[in-house]
Amino acid sequence: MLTDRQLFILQAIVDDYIQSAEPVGSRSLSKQSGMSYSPATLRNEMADLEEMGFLEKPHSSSGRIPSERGYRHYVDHLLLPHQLSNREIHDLRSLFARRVMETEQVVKQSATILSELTSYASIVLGPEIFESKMKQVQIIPLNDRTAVAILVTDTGHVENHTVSLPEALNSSDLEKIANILNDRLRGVPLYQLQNKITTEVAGLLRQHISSYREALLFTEETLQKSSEEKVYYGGKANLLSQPEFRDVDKVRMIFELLEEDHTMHELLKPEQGGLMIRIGQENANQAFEDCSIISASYSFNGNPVGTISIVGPTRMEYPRVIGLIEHLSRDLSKVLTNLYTDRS
Amino acid sequence: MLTDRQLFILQAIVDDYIQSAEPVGSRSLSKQSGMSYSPATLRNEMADLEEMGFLEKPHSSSGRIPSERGYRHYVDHLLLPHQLSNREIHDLRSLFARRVMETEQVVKQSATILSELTSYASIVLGPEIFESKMKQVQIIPLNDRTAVAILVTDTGHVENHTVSLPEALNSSDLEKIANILNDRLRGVPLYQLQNKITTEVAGLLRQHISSYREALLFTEETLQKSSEEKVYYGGKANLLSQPEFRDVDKVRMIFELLEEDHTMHELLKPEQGGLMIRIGQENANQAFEDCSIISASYSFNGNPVGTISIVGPTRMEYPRVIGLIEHLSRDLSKVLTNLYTDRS
DNA sequence: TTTAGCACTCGGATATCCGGAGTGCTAACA
DNA sequence: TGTTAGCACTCCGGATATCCGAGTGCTAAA
Repeated sequence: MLTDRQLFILQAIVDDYIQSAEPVGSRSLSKQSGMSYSPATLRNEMADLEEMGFLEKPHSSSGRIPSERGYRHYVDHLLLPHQLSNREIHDLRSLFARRVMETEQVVKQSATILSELTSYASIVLGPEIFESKMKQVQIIPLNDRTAVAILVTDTGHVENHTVSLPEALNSSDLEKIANILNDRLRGVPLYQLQNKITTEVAGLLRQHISSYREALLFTEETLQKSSEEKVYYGGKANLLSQPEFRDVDKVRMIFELLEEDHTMHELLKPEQGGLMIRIGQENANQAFEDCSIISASYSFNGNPVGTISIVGPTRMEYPRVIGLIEHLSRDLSKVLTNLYTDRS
Repeated sequence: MLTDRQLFILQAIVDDYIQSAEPVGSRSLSKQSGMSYSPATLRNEMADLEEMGFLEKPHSSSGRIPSERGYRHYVDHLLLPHQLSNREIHDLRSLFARRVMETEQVVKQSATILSELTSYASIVLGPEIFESKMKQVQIIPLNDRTAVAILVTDTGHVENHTVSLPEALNSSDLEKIANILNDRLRGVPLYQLQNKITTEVAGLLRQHISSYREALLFTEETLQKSSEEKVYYGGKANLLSQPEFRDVDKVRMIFELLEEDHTMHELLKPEQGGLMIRIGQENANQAFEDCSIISASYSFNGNPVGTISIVGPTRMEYPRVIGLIEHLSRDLSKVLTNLYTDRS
């Protein structure tokens, strides 16, 4: 469909435009090193490429810029794998350098580093804990009416909240409850907890605790999942340096969307796994019509549990961003799996 | 120094400008309800107020806007206490409605609600845990080489991180370590932990654990404070709706600063307690020269432990924002103290 | 002391002009 | 037949000119 020469020219135009943010004309394109055609020849080819929908003109007498279809073709067929620089590799590796770590910290830092390296905005979804299994429950009374409930999963995730203590339960009741929970629920995936409570735990509570109703209610509060999606952002301000986002109103829509954690989670949550690239309108969302989003999932034991993403203008440095994101998602998966999987 | 009439006029001008964002001229001012002077009279007074530095003109033949000094005088002497609307009170109260809660959630939500009510940006610093006291330590092995360390404070704060298990320590060692820590460190303020470890815990470890060096190192890792300041933002995008922030470059500086959690923490950390208002240049920081920041600390047991703040243009609705912030900081203090203080 | 009148100022919106980079087309060329 | 040079044309963007109106300061009258 496209001749080799047309492909070559398309690639040169996209590369040039990504780099300069200016429409590229036949004259300047022909001066580019490695380009051995005269402006007139290029004009002909460019006209053809435009007719086929790979290029467009901002106005009738200006140079060409890639259309969304042009970018799409570029990432699907013309993308040369990008070799990460030492600096980049070093920065990414520094994430995992510490011996002591908290997954949340690592994930948060990932967002920051990714945005610094790319100078776009980054969004990282923290690992889903939905499928991970209960390891231990702890109820720690703080005073006569408040306690902290702690739930630890096999993935090292620690969930905690403050619960108020019903007067009807004394400290030996609490101990009994904790014992029952640990006994019955160890190894149960979090999404089944609620279920198990009604089917198994409730009966035991009734047997062993006099204030049964309070105990059951309290148990449910204790294990209530905080549910909240963890979404971390890095370098949103970077977007403001991009020439395509000089317009405050346009950028406001983007920023407003970027503050809706829930929507962003829906948009980016890990699905099939692997790499996802959405260019311009491909993001169903109106606010992102001039943006591209590249995202990759990271996994735990082979199951995708979270994603790391980059948001930038459609005129994005695709090769570099893809290289970085793929690298980081691999590293994250490796570290998570290494840390929390039994070697045996 | 200022006549009553001048004060009255200054107030009217500030109120008008806060509301309209347009320089206010003598003609329109005189039409304002409650204003019984002719434009000419107002012109004279306004000229005087300008000479004294309370007003300024964007250019020689335009209406007046308040100078920073004008705003300062306004907040110091002219501020009428603002009565919160039902809607506002209701929204604020909803924060504390749940029975089960996590302090972090409440604090995060505070930022969101505050920004929604004000349509400025809000910044909330999570409670300092520096002074709170150790309640319990838990070491939970996940597999043969990784464990989760959990530290609970008397303020219900749960700190946790993943630590790698030295081969030299077996599970009975871990138990011993945990026992020693709980025995010796209960009630010790977090900022003294490091100290206590070297003076008291080290000796005990040497006595009871054969692999003493590994045990000590491990202990230190376990109790390492995550140190990280908790800073939550709400409604940054709101700033983009303010007419004074139409300029992307100006707003970029602000947003970049707002992403530096550490700097913001320094800027806003609770000091004397009480209300702080910084207008324009009073924020030493260049990026905030067109902003005002209002912040109030909230406290636990009378000690200020965190702050809630609003960032907006110098043309800010001071009365309303101050009302909201004071109300919320009082509520937060009350709830925190109620939850985590022994009633006895 | 307050007010009306008036000449003056200046920003912002609108219209006009102009240069330059770029295009499409045609005709000459290898 | 594909490539290139030449040329007339287009259109953006910046610079300049013009105009309008809201607002001011000043003076003089009430």
